Amino acid sequence: MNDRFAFKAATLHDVARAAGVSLITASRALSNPGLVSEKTIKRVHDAVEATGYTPNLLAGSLKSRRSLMVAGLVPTISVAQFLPTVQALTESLAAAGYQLMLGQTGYDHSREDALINTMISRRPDGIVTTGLVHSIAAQEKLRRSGIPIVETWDLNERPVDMLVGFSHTKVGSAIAGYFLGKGWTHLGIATGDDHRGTLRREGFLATLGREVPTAVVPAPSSLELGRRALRELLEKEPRLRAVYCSSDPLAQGVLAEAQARGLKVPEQLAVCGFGDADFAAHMQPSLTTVHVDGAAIGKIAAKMIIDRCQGKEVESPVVDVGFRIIERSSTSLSAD
Amino acid sequence: MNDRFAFKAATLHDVARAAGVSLITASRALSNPGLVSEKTIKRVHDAVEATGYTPNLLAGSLKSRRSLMVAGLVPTISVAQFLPTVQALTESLAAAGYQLMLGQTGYDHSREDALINTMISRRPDGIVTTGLVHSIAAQEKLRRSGIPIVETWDLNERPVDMLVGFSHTKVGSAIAGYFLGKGWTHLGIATGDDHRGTLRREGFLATLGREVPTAVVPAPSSLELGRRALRELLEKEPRLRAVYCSSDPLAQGVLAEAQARGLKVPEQLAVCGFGDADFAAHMQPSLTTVHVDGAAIGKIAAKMIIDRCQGKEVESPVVDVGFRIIERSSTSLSAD
DNA sequence: CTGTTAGCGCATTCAC
DNA sequence: GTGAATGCGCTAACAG
Repeated sequence: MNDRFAFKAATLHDVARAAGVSLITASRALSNPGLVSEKTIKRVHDAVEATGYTPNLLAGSLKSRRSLMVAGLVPTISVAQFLPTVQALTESLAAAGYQLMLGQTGYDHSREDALINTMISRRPDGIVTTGLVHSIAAQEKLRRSGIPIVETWDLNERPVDMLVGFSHTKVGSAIAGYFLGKGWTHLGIATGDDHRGTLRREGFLATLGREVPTAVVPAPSSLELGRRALRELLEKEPRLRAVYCSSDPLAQGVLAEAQARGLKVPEQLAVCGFGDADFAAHMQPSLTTVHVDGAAIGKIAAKMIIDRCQGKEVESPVVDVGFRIIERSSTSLSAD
Repeated sequence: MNDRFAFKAATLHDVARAAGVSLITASRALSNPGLVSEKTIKRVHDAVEATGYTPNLLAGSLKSRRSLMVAGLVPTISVAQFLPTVQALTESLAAAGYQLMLGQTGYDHSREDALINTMISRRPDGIVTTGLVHSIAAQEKLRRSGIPIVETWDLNERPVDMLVGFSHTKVGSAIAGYFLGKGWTHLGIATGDDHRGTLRREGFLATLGREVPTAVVPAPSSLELGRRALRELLEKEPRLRAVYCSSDPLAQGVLAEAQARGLKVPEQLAVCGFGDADFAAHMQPSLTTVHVDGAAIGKIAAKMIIDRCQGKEVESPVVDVGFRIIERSSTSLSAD
């Protein structure tokens, strides 16, 4: 693009001429060398060197209907929770010759729709979303596109196409069960206002069988919001004994606020986070949290897309990777 | 792509037919409506609805030589340091109709070269790199591509094209000056082994005028590596009084290890980080660090690219955004 | 193993 | 305002 510098980039045509072969032979020498003789391959490679040729994937993809590109949608890249998934996705895809194109929806459903449209117009060979696709219109559009879709980090009866995640309702339920097992009764919740956080809260309440004081903060959550959340919860319930937080940064804030108020953790206040961030094990006290194998999610999603692109049948189009509670010092004196 | 489902996606041709206009009129109605009558525009839009048309940007870009896509290279997205830059870049570009395509080089120069080639193949309208482009071959390739390039987060006499960053040597020098001003003499450095970390270390030593014990950890750095680094430094220099760390996570680890050993911060050990991560202000004790306006870097880089694409002259192709030391409790009892 | 022909889906150029 | 022809750079399909 951008030929401010009068010269035009070399095309395959130039390479073919320099190598003294036909266009298609040059093409094959580069992308399907099995069909071409050693000698010709070498001559083409030399010609590539000489001309400074860089293939134009725009043209190649247009004709071949394979863009070697997979679109990935995340709320924002600032949310560390999804990083292992994105990382694993990037690497697994790269190993198969695909490149990940990352897009940020910004926790905003209208932007999500627009982004999905933009992505589809670039004709990716697959689309991976963290979280379910929210709007019906977008779901419909994705289905009609015929592009392999993988939704992740959630579970659903009717995925758009494929899915790899886990049940947030069960996570909430498990945490409530854990708190109940400890004999704590004055519970509280600090949660982001996103879909998955809401599901976990519902699971928590369902298992508990009653309402509890809740501080809702806008996504994406942060340490700062966690401090505010604990202040709010303590106003609602001064006898607060244990708090479930919908993310580790939020829990970090709750711990910071507890420390600032001289509340002993876990003796006076127990705290549980979600996500098992890298800092969770190293905090003082270390943070009890819920671990999800985000890297596995990315790997499985990549495999699903790649298999589909190669025409293979995907054995299980819906995968539940589960989760587990990691008990540390923020809820247990003996742990860690 | 991927027409496993026998149907073919609607093309502009289908839209034109449905609207009863010619191909080019449909094209203009969508991308250059000023040239088309109101009535025709409406008919075309209705036809888009009816056919479920999604433009094929691959084809459009091939012909128009504008991909509306900008490539961004980061070492890894796990390094929070660059997030504000990526965030601002994404948003500024989106506002102008461009999409950011993120690629990870993985602190590995050979992968950097490969990635740059792949990126160029997709004919982006601009390329932004965090850090300088390392290999001469890649620099040459980028120059010859004619694509606007912005290198960021560093400073250099001979940028490939444009540049927005700051001097890491000066950062190191400023920290050394700050430590000297406090009267501390037994100093140490915990640093990643990347190019920019090395520059800061050199600046630090140059101002100090002598060597100091250094623990070098592999990039990307982490809390865990910080703990190890302090152990190593204390072995080398038991009277260690102040440590400069090449990143905030590293400093976080140093603080954790100090705490575990009962070392009082800042009375017995002072710690300075780099990057001003979101957690730095909220730690206990809060972390003295170096703040860089990463969002500004992203915004300026985006503007440079956009200006170039619109044929405008970029007034200053090299911008120094500077930095500042934020003094907090990890080096000062009175701060914060 | 190599070449010829055709066309992917769209935007530019020129005509009206 | 609108349209017809042309070709961006490449690869699929078929021939030799």
